[in-house]
Amino acid sequence: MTTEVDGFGPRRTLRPSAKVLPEQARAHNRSLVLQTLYRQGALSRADLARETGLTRVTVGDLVAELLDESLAIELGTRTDGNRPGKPATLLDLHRDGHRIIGLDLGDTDVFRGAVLDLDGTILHRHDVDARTLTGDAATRAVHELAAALLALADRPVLGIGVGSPGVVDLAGTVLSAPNRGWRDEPLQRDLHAAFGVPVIVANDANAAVLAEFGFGGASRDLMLVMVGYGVGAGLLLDGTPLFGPRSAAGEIGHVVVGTDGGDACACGKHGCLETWLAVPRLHARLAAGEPRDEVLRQTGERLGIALAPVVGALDLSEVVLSGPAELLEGPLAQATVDTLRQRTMEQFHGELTVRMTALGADIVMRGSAVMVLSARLGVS
Amino acid sequence: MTTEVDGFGPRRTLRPSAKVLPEQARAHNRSLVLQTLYRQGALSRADLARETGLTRVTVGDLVAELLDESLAIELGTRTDGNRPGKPATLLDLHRDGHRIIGLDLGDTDVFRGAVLDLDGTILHRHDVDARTLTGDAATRAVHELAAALLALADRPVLGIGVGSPGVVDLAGTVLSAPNRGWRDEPLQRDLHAAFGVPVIVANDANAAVLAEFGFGGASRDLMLVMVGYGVGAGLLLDGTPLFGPRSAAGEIGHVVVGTDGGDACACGKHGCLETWLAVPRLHARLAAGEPRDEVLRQTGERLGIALAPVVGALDLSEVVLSGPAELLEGPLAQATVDTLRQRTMEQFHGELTVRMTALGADIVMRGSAVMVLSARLGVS
DNA sequence: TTTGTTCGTAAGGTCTACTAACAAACATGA
DNA sequence: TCATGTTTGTTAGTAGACCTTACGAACAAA
Repeated sequence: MTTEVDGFGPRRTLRPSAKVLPEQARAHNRSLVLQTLYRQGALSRADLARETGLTRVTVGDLVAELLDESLAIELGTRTDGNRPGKPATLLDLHRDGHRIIGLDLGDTDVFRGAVLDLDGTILHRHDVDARTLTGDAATRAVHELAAALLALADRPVLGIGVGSPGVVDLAGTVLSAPNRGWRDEPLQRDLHAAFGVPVIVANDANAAVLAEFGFGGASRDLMLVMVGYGVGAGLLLDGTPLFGPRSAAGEIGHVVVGTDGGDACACGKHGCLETWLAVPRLHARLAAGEPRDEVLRQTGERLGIALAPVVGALDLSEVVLSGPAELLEGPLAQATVDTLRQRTMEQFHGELTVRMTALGADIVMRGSAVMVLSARLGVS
Repeated sequence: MTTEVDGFGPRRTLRPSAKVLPEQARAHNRSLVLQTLYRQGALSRADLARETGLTRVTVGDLVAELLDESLAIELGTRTDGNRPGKPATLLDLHRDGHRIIGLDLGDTDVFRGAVLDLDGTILHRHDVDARTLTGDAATRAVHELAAALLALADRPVLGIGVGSPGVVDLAGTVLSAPNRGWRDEPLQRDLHAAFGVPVIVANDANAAVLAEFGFGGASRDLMLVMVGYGVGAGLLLDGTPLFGPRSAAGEIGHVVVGTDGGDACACGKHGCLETWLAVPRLHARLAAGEPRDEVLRQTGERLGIALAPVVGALDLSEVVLSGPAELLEGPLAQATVDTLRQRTMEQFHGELTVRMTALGADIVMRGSAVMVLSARLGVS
């Protein structure tokens, strides 16, 4: 909250779109308590009251509700620190009381899945072979994977999060995923119908950027570039993922880079970012004997050229790369940040960083877990 | 509201940041009524209830409050249409009951200002000479302009909106405006202190994009490029203006365009967008006898090259230009849209448009009025 | 033992929006 | 003409959410 110094309250968003009932206000405050508990761990009711600004009475009421649903548990009385007064009863999320299923459909060879706890720790893994799978066969494989993971979960499942390649709308329908031959595939609806568990499906890069925000210690404004068979990106602006009016935000793989030509792309254009950056292309160039460091430096430069207008327009200070570390880390990332610094306003990006994700190959599955946490608990 | 088909409600944002009290929920619903009235004009209480989803009772209560504050008025009973039942009492915003002051500090020669009504119609204008004004002298000129406009307002003033060049933070402090020699200039605070009226100060391009959204019939996702002495942009994403973590979103004037060099820029780099697009540069090239259409086509192409990654990453379908129409309209805008189509995914931008604003030179002042409407009434 | 502090809860009040019911004012059709 | 049905706006009462106030329990320190 900003202080009232000029006759205005804190600047608000422009769109009051729907009515707000008291019930929804309570749900909001409940999420606030849950989120505080999620991030700070063992706290008493009084701590929560101080942290949230609600009164002890209200917090006590909300906590009772959470205890009822076994979303929270009491840990016992606080022992550390000889403080006066009645000792506090510590609370925490019931972190071991529920499970989350996370799916990553972005790989060309396998559909990967995991059972996670509320902290995003992976407890069990399961993959299914997905080579050459398209259409209904691919959909069936996803259902089989989900079923196998649900069988592995030994606690109530909070939900299933799915990171899918392609363009995914807000209802979790895969509007278009050429590699899998999906068009208007209602994955979220069908998985929910099949398993009766809340399901949330989103683009894999969008899931990944949420993982980086939730578990990777990233800032509230962030661009995550996923490099694999293709190139995609997820954008987080002020802590909120950007989807775009046609759900196609982050689709930068087929933006033409530079004004000096480039290789032909499957899309029909020349010099798309994917013709420079996709992993198969890089492997081909390296296999052809081109000098490794020079190839990586050139590639990083191209990425920087493509990202510079985006970084400038969005005022970003953090770009994270996800994909094969042996290619992206080092010269490539360095060339990217150098290029970005050369091509945007220096004074605004003293702190501009380009780095690899610390979450490795699990980033999409863990991001899927964040989606479930966010949707179910309002936690992030 | 999406329907509940998959166990999740409508997708929510990620951050419950502060507690919500019943009082704030009511303020939200009040804004909802106000916004409905603002956009749809003469409506009865029953109409408002149907439109907002609130009950007639609640709407009646909220309307009574608005009538008390003379923000709304009763127009009398509905006469048109022989319908059964008790005739409705029509309501409207008291559109002639208040005034808004809008300021545009973006021109190099003058500070421009206007008195507007709630519909954004300009009732009175007043300018002050601003050539060579910097620092405190510039600040004084702004205060004089505001005072003159307040004297012209014959109704209570809802607030003063200011569109300033440079980087402006959320508190309305101009962090940096080189042309005026402003650094950390607390314009919003000082204007409020001087006149006792709510004041809101933001970057001029951000104000402009709000005008285009509020009065220009633009969509919820929009980039507005202002071309003048420099080049700046305002971004609207899902109806919400983007400010950026350092309040520098939209600062694209010094992004390098292309990979084939370019003229030297005042910032020290070569080939910045401003070296191609700024009005003085264009006038210089035309005065030097270069062929007009070719110059404009080249310039539009450069703008397209710079915007392509942004349009792709943000999934934009609408780009609006503001500035001298004789330069921007026609070949330049056409070359921009052609270039954008050539450099981004075709399938996603069948509807991609690049056009001039219909609001002309008043766009920033009218955008400033939108900022006041938004902040004071929750209307947009 | 006394005093002061902290925690959690109980009781009661206020605010918000809801449901139910009704009078007023109209059109329509018997 | 008059009964009937419809629509509007208001009154009265109810349920929910959070608040303030008050209190007992459990502790440390004097």
